[in-house]
Amino acid sequence: MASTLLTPGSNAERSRQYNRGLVLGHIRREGEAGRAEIARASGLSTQAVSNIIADLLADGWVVETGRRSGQRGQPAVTYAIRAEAGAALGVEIRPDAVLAAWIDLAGTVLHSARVALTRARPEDVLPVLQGLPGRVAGCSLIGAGVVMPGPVGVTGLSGQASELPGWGGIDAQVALEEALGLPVTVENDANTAAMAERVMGAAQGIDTFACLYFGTGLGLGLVAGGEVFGGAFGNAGEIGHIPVPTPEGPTRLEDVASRMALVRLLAEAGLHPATGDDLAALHAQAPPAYLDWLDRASTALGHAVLLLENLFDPETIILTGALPPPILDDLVARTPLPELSVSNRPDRRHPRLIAGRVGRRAATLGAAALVVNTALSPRLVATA
Amino acid sequence: MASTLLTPGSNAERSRQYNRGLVLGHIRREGEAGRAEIARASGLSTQAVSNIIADLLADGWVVETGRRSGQRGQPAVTYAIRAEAGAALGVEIRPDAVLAAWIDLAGTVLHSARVALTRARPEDVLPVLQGLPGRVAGCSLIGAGVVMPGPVGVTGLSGQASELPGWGGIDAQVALEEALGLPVTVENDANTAAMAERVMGAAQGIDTFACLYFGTGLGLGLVAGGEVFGGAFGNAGEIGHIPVPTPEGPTRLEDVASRMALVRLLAEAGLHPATGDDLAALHAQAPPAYLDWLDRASTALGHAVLLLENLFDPETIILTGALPPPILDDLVARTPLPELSVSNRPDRRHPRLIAGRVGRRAATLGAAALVVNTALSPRLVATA
DNA sequence: GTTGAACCTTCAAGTGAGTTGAGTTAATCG
DNA sequence: CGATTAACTCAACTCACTTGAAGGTTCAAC
Repeated sequence: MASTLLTPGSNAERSRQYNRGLVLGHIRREGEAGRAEIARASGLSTQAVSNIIADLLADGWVVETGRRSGQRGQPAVTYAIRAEAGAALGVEIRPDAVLAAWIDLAGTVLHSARVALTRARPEDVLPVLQGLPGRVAGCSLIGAGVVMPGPVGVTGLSGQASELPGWGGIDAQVALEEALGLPVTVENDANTAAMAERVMGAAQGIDTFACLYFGTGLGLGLVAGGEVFGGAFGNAGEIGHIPVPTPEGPTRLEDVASRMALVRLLAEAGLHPATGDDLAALHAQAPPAYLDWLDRASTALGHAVLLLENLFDPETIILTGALPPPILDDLVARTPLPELSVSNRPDRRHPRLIAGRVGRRAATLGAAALVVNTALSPRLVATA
Repeated sequence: MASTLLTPGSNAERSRQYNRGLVLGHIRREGEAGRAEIARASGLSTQAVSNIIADLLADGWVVETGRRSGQRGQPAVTYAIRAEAGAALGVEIRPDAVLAAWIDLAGTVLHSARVALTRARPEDVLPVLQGLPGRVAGCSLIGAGVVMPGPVGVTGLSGQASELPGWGGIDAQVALEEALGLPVTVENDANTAAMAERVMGAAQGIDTFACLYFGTGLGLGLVAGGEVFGGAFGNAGEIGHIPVPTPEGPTRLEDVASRMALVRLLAEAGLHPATGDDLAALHAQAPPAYLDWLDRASTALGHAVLLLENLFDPETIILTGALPPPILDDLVARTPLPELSVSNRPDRRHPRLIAGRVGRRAATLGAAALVVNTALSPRLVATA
């Protein structure tokens, strides 16, 4: 509900908040850290860091974890994030269900839930959301992230077409904040999945990366400098729609590299996997239809990798989403990495393409991860 | 020379500097602005803004431009950026020459120069640079931007291959700062060209856009939230290397959409334009070879537009660089804009594709514009 | 084993910048 | 012309960071 200024000015209060985020962010990155070390890293005085740490201790955000000896001089007292200090709620609204997950500051999943829907209009969804915040005891909820299909963005859904009926005319963010009673961030599935990988998955410690997300189709989440990049209107990352060359002529990427494409190819071969386990079994059984898909999909993904590396120059690219891990691994192994790329360097810290570790629920968990990431990063925010 | 912290903490001094940038940025965006108005926009108190404006007046950064009447209440005193308050130097280092341009805070070109080189090793270039800062009297230089070919970025050129011989082993940024005696920002040509369009060209007032730059090949400059986006290693924007479909099969974009490609096609038709004016005349003469190139290039650019819109969702895309304006206009007019794009919306504020207005010297001027943009934007910077 | 350098931490005073609230000035509106 | 509205200023206040001196611990060298 906070009226957010685009670029708020800085005053004492906002400085403090920013520096708290800076300290928390450093501790999270390092796992644990001493005060003098944080002071050196941030350019703040040790005294300032001491005061902030004292605050954070009093508020329960960090805990003392011991002393770091071995060096000359007095050993530093180290601190770590207290995972239970706060929890975040992630909500995914689908046409047929609402998925929810609660995570703590360390990214541990505390609880999750699924509520089936017959319709997903606001009047069907909002009452379901009202019951969610009370579900976890002990941890105080600091915010919620919400994943919705359709173009979302800086202006919310208002005035834009959405794939969810009935949400077109209302400001989704405001309605959701009211229903949940929490600060809400709305994002698309690929972006939240990327954040899930950053907070609790394969992208920990990586600030700039791209995430290819297998949902209904294929989405792209971009993280730059530790923050989601959504484009000018929040609709960046529609990579599924771009054409890729195939032997039969150009098609859209997600017509080849997606769960839908896999299911279609399997169906043409008379296979009808019903569950996720059925899909996971494909890796071991390796039926021709699967190998065929793998071939087409990985070739197409190679094209996507080429695009992303040349346009975005990420530290790494991550495959994640609603495909079983062995299949993601197969894709990573098979995808040809282009020789001609600015990313093809010998001094890389990370492989160019890796499989995500968050799994099927990446989008829902990522919605919550978005909130955690915000809480543990410095940012100037007006609190009017 | 300043040891730059990645994320510096905020203290009173840095807050002030940040808020000064905020105030200057607001005044630049609006052209002129009153104090109360700035206070509302920034969330600062009117008193704080008053104090900052008093400082800026004393230092000569802003000037009073009158009073805004017509409203009820006491009319606001308005202020505007004083263009002569500072100047920025832009330097472009090419294998055969050093280009330089001086601009003031309003983006007006004060002076420009060209020094021919036979070689462009550091020992050839650095002495030339030493003479540049003294060239403009009156305005104090606040910094320099430098454009160099080859992969540049967060680590400078050190340890990476460069297209300029002899620069591989040294830290370019440090060497350049020493030679120029100014704070230096190193960027690639496409990114500086984008900044030129933002500060003094077709992208004024646009915060998130993509810029296709016709240099030797075809480069991409990305500006997000008013800042250049360079990728994790400073090598984002290599759009020239990506494959595009053509009737004869896929080729690299810059093999079709570039000045080089135009010159080659003209040569095959027996035409050998020697000067920029010869090229500009093509628009009027419209020889078949030119029309052929136009056809191929604009089709390929249509593909690039599709990619950029779907991956980055920019407010607009700008064509700029070393092609005469009428040719850029021809390209803009001919380039097919894909129907299937998140950018194909009715409520757009800007056309999807526009021609740049900075012209041939976009990269050099943009290097200077980069400095101006930094000076007039809020940023937390440690000044150790 | 003693000495001393290196290092972390705290105390207390000081500083800079933004905030607050009352008061002043100058327009427009009825 | 007075009421209202809005921009601006003054002076006291508060907050958060900095500075510099002092106190503790640890390791390493003699």
